[in-house]
Formats: sequence, C-alpha cells, structure tokens
Amino acid sequence: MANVSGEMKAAAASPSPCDDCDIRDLAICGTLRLDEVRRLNSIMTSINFAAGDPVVDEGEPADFVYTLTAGAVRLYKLLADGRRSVTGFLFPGDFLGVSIRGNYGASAESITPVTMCRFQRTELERLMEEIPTLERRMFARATEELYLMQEQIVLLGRKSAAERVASFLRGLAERQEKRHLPANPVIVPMTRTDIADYLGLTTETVSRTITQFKSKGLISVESASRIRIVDNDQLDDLAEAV
Amino acid sequence: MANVSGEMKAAAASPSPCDDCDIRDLAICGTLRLDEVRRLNSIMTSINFAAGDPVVDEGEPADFVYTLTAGAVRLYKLLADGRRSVTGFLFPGDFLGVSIRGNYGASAESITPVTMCRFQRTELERLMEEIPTLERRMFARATEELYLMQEQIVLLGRKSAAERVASFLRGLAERQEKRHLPANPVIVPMTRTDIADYLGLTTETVSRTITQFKSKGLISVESASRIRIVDNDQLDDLAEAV
DNA sequence: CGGAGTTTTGATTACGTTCAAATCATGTGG
DNA sequence: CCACATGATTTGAACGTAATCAAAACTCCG
Repeated sequence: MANVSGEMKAAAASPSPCDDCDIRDLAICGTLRLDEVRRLNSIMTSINFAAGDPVVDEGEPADFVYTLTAGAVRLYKLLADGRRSVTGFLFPGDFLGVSIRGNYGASAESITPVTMCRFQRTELERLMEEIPTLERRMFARATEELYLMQEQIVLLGRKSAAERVASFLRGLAERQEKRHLPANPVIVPMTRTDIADYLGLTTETVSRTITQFKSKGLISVESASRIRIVDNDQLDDLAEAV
Repeated sequence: MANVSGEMKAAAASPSPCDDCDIRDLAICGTLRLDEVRRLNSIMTSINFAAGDPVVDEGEPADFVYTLTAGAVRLYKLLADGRRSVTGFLFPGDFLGVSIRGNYGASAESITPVTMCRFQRTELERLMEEIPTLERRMFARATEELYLMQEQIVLLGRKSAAERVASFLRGLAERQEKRHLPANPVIVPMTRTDIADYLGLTTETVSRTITQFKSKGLISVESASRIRIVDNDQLDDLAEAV
C-alpha cells in the first residue's frame, strides 16, 4: 500500500515536506537557481509503494505528476479482452504523468518497492509559468520521450524476436550507465512477461531467446534478474543499432 | 523538387513572406494576439514539394521546423539492411521537426504535392521565449503526439493484422473529421507499402485484409485511394477501441 | 494505347504462438 | 532450518498467422 510521508509532515511545521528524496538529483533541476529549487521542493511530497502496487490508472484525471527516486515502475495499457501492452519502464530520474491532456495515458504499477516524489499538477503548472527554465526542461523531456517511442515503434514494427531482446538488453545497460551505474551486469527487475508485453512477444519467446543468447555466448545469466553482457559487439549488431 | 517561394519574396519588400498559407489556420495560433501572429508570420517561409520529394533526412541538423498546409507526408526510419518503419503520416495542420534534440528523428517525404510553412528553428525558439503561449502550445502538441505514439505501440505490440488495418482506417477517418472534412469516404493518399510499413505488416497482408473487409461488407473500395466505411460499428469493434 | 508501378491473388514457408508440463526460485509457516 | 506452496521461468511439441516467393491484374500517366 502506498505510504504518504510528505502529507503528514506538511501538517507539521516542516517547510520542506520531501525529506526522502534529494531534489538536487532530479533531472529537471539541472540549471535552476537555488531559490527556484527551494520553491519546487516546497510543493513536493514523498510517497512509497510496495512491489506490485498500482500508482496511477489509465484514464483517471492526471492530478499529480511524479518523479521516481528509487525502484522501478512499469507503464501499460490494456485492450478490452485483457491483452496488455507495456509501453515503458521507469527508473530513478524518470517522470510519470507529464501531459497537457487531463488524464493519464497509461496505467503505472511498481515493479519493486518504489519511492516517488509527487507534485500537484496545478501547482507544478503554476511554477512552470513562473520559472521558464523549468518549463523548457519539461519540454525537453517530452521530446526525448518522443525519440525513445519512435525507436520502440521501429522495434515493434520491423525487428525480429532476437533483435528485440538484444535491443532491450542494450537499452537497460544504457540506462544504467546514464544513471552512473556499471553497465554490467544488467539488472532486470521486471518479469519475463513484462518484457514480453513490452517487446510484443510471448513469455516463452523471450525466455527461449535469452537461452539462445546464453548458448551462443552473447550473455551469461547470473540469475533471472541479473544478466551479464559478454559479447557487446555481437549483441549490438543483433540490436540493429542504426 | 522543392520550390521555395518565401525567400524570394523576402528579398523583395513584402513584409509577409508567406502568402501561400494562411497563418490563422495553423493549430498553434489559437489564442495568440494579432501582433504575435504577425511576428510569427514574419519568420515564416512557404515551400512547395512535388510528390515523392524528400523534405528532411533523419539525423540531419534540425535547422527548420515545418507545418504542413496542403498535401500529405510520410515519416520513416530505416534499419541498416533497408527495412523501413513508417512512424507516422502528416496532414495539414501537423508539425514536422519539433524537438529539442539537435537532429531530425525521422526522415520525411511528401506523398502528394505538398505545401509547407518553414521556420528557422533558432528564430522560432527565440519567439517561443518571448511568447509563452506559443511555447505552451508547442508543448501541448508534443504531449498529444506522445499519446498517439502510445496508441501505435499498443497496435504494433498486441493487435492482429485485421485489427491494425481497422484501426488505421478508423484513424484516417478521425483525422479527416478533425480537419472538418467528411469522414466518408476515407482518402488514402499513401501506398499499400506505406501502410504496411506503418502497421508492421507486408503489402500483401494489407491488401488481403482490405479485400477481406470488402467481402465482409465492412467497407467498399471505390478506388485504391478512396475507401468508404460501410459498417462503422463492426470496424470499430475490430479496431479494439478501448 | 503502352508501359511502369501498384495492387491483388495464389502457393508455400517460417517464425513466433499456443498449449502443456517440468523445473526453478522465493518466501512462509511449522 | 527445512518442507512446502506458489508463482516465475524454462523446455517441448504442434499449430497458425503473417511472411515470402511468384505471377497475374489493374491503374494511371505520358
């Protein structure tokens, strides 16, 4: 269950309701002035989720914007008959709920225990009007997201199962490096079914492909959630990096 | 070949270099003041393309931002071995080249004869800083685009061939209505191969699926590029509208 | 008309899915 | 601390959807 810490502290006299997350780590804060960071901080609230908790539901009014500070989250959409499409995974530093449309575009669930910082949308928007740098950074984030989605469209539209899994592993490694973590081993917090729903495949095909990579010596599977990339070049070739 | 009309007129004394396109039709101009519209107009240039012309190349420096005023454009990305993924189609009112990243994320080619308005990116960005409403509208556009891309990810990841083609036809009809045109017949300016590369299928499968819809009485094919939706409800069911 | 490109149709193949079951982790209670 | 239960992962066999290969029919311009 979600445990909201900030709201209680806000009721107390604390001027800074978000102690659990260091705001200076957030990607949006890059070039903000100290007073601007303080104002952003003042509208933040920290929330914890246990593994598997729902965070937001597709279609609900998007009253809050979140940034992930610890853990991993899956985004997904469901078809009427229950088929699921995982549209993305969030790691620390990523945003959730940024859109001008009034409703969340996808549901979100925690994969691991998760800590997030939450902003009331209306307050964040007011702050964005006052701090143009902030708005520009959010815009930059949105276009970065557009780029990644285009890559995913190419993957889903034209890549083979092996190419999809290779691209996926390479992508996880890249994101680890961006977060200043070692690229190896790749930490895979999501299930094979999550991966399958993300890559447009079945659990079985994902599993078989990973086994195949293992026997070809491209990777070594230390555990289901720890995969070491052994032959980076060959994996990159498979991923069809353009 | 691209025919640039505005630049020549700019050399002449004309204060408004973009005569071919009425700027008030552009989606971004909704709530701008008259003087703001004038300033936007002053940095615009009109360009014409013949059918099949390249407009921008993936990876090139994104020096210009375009809006389409007449015709249709396809966006695509290529894999190293030549496989193509069409990431979207543009119709009048749509933008091309909006991103903070320095380079175009996809190539663009005209499908029909096309008229576009072109902005120097640096000038548009300067104007965006001066006119916050403009920036907010561009941001809204970007988030709208994100929503559509998520829909496409669901389509490519989890829908059958028939569902994809049904969704595609429904989408074209919707966009016609948004442009205040009749929803029927659906005008299909792109080739079957374009559609296939957009839906992650082959030309043959697209063609067979359309034939199948025709024989089921869902549509009637007036010509390859004019399709009338006969049984809207059944087509919507197939499209798995959520 | 003529002819190139596009679309449609047909036959076969292949990749990934589906259905089924065994094995492996993970965490819980005795 | 181990036995057990539950869910995740892996492996196996058969199947089906869409791809591939091939060719005919149709469009649409010149």
